Amino acid sequence: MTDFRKPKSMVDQIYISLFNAITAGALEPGCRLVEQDLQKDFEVSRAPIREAIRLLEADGLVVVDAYKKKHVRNLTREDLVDNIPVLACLESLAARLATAKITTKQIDELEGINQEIQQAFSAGNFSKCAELNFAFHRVFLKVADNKALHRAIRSIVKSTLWLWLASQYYKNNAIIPSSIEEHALILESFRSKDVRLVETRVREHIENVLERFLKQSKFDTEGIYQFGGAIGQPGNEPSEI
Amino acid sequence: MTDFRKPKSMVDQIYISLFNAITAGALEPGCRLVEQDLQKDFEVSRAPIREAIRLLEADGLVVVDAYKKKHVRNLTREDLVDNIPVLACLESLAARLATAKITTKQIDELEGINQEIQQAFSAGNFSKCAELNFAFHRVFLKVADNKALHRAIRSIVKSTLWLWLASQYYKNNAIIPSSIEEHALILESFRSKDVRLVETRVREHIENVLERFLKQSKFDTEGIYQFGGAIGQPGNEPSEI
DNA sequence: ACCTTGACTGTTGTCGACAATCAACATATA
DNA sequence: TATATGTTGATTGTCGACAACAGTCAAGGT
Repeated sequence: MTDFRKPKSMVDQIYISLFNAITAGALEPGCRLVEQDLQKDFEVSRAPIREAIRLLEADGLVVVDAYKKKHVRNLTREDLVDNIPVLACLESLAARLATAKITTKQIDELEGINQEIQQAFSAGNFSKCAELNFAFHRVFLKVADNKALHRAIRSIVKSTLWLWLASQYYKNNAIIPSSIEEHALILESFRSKDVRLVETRVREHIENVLERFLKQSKFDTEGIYQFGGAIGQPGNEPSEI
Repeated sequence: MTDFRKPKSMVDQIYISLFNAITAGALEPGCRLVEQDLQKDFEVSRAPIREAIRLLEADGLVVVDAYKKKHVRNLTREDLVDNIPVLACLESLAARLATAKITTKQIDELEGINQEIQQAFSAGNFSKCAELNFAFHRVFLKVADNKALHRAIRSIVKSTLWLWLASQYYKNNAIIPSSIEEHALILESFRSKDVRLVETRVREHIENVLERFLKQSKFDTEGIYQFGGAIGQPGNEPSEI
């Protein structure tokens, strides 16, 4: 009767800590994850650490090299390029599904978020911009109300999230304003209930965002982060589906 | 110098065994996975079993109930319905990407597979039909050459595979022939390099296949497998992405 | 100088045991 | 009888220890 929120399991706590550390850039791509070290950091035994790492591996955030050593995954430019059409396709599907169901109130909510992005940008609060951007897309993903779609999008966002957060994307240029404009266009098409228009605009918006990001990311200047393509990428799962 | 293929790790072996057991229907939906029992079956300690189960959990094949007990996931009809537009969207994207790259030789390969499906169907070898069907789609997924897309599709197929395999889908009716016809149409549009046509036909093919499947699956007669919706579905991950 | 050999180290894989949790049942008390 | 309390069994969570394996380095032989 006293303690409401029980502490999450060790595995969950470690998973979340590592996930945040990776996506926030504290653990850089290519960085090794040594169970013994983590054991000291978290003051637990290796068992829950191993399980947490397995989960990160399933997320694609951690990869195992030929010697079974674990590393933070290093996204290549190609990985990111690959993600563009997939995410564009899934987000536009979400928008399409949402069009029929979305209420005026929810569109207003989106409008409010878009204004908040504007304000955060004016105030120079770029991490808030990032968070609000995710919030914007989460709204119609929720309206679309499709678990499989939600899962698919989350999987992609999770595995590349750190790139967004660790990047300079949300700073110092006119990228946010154009994103805000595109959001406004999307809202307009939601209001008109024009499914094809919604779909097209969301698809293009996602493509634009990712391509803009790609242009100004480190990829174009120095290629890749450390560890090039030396470490296996996800897709080495045991089964052959 | 003597042993070429080293034995996979315990975790991989257990993962594969359980994966196959679940998708083949040997472990029925709702069925509990008790570590102690599996320990006896596989003659290993609980550590690798726990890790394998974590992976299955990440795949969405195993869910954890409120009392932390592990169960084979029970897909609801809604889950399957949710998957239809997502898989249709992703497969048609794969087809679109493949259209530009696919060679005449590869189209011929697809044609060959389609004929093999026909033969297997005539011979009454339905499980071969299923396998060849997957092979057909794998071809242009491979041609599309997009790791992110491959990952997304595999994730969906993995989590619902058992339904296909455990079902009566590939038996006793005219569903296969119409699938073969649709494949032929897809091939034709690949040959014409008409991207929009390819995209549309693949999308419709996937939608048709899944809807036909849905119609004749157990869902329509007795609703759901045991355990209804009592057990949490995937999506209860610790983080809030 | 070059190659082998063997010991040492760092790291992961696996194990058996103990602790914690919860359901189910039994027992006690009003 | 009904409610509260204790006990037991089943199951999962966590731990510390050992085994296995690759990499490094130094000693020794050719």
